[in-house]
Amino acid sequence: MARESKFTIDELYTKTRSLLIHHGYDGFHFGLLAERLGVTRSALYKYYRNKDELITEFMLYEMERFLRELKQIDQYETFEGQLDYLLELIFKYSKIHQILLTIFRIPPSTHEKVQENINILEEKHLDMYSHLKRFIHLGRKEKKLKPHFPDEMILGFIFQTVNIPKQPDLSSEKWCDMLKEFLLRGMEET
Amino acid sequence: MARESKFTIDELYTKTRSLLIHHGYDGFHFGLLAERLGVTRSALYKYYRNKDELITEFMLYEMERFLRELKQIDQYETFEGQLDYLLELIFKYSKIHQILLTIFRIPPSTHEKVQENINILEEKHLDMYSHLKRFIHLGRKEKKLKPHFPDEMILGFIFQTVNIPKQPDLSSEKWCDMLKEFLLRGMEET
DNA sequence: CCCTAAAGTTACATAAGTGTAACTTTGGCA
DNA sequence: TGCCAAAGTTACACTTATGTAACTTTAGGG
Repeated sequence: MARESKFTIDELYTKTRSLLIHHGYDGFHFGLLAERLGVTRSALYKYYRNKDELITEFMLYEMERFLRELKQIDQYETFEGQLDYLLELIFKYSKIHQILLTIFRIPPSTHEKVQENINILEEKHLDMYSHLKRFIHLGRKEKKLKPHFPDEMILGFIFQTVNIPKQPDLSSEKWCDMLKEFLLRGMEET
Repeated sequence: MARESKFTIDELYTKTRSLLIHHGYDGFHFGLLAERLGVTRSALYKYYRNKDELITEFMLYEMERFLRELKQIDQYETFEGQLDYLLELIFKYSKIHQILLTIFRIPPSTHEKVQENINILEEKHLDMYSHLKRFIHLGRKEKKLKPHFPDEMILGFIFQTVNIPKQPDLSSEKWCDMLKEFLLRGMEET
């Protein structure tokens, strides 16, 4: 090593995540990130040619992290076990959806590396989706799911639960249990 | 009238809506809007002192429009009638949540008018919430809602349905019916 | 018919983000 | 111990958004 870096890749990604969530794609720029990392803006250009390259690299990193954990879902054998695991995972990665959505804001005609990252990201997305399809398939096989609901609606409901603002006075476990009950049996009194 | 305006307020709000949705708060600027309206950027400064003033005025307009229609919910007497109406309304105003969220991106120390608009917007929000609470209250009175689910969770589930991507091959009515069934009775096969 | 006020434009000063090139600093290693 | 490559900084040119002031255009009323 010629000289010690003032920040780690992990720090860089953590600050990037925070800035993307709070400032969005357009509000994110090298000046801001450099300030948070305690270096000058120019230092970042040694690592990434522009912000799109940094952002897509970061999204790949996030996606791979999420995917690695999602694949652990197969360790649970029953649909209900997998549902519990998935809900927990979705709450752990509650901001990943918002982050991945910024992909649509990246202008198309940038450097090659950016396009390549976007392509890889699409592959990872398909990979993710196939695992979720298998989860739904298990639920159908166990006859735990109403057959007339399409896969996309079921997954949509499950994933949107993370956007429902949690009551501060309830514990996370209690909240998660209630969400699960809502998903499974709805809100109607019987 | 001294001279005919090149655009109507309605056109201005429509373009503003579109730009806010597709470019976000940071990506929205007078140059872009002026171009869409076929005037120069400077012309817009005759109407609004800066983009924050325009955006908050627009949000007020949207909120009032939504609120006016939401209040019509009282014309339906049963909880189920009101639920149908609400779901329809939420789909009609599917982007309003995203638009109102941009309020959190507006820097605090701008002109007075902006702060005033934000305050009025908060009042309208409370007004909106009280109507939604009444809707939930009716459902509880009719014993149509499980008592242990908090109001916020029920409203959260209802409002998040708009973010579930609709299957293109299904009609809007069919989709809405299925969402309603999911909300009321869940996804679990019984 | 021409005056006026609102609508719009042009032109300018300012501010902030982008990207690059030339430079300095640091720390391991021959 | 001094080379050298990676890390970082400084300085500059470029681009784009912001806000304002002075100007021109337009259409109705006296």
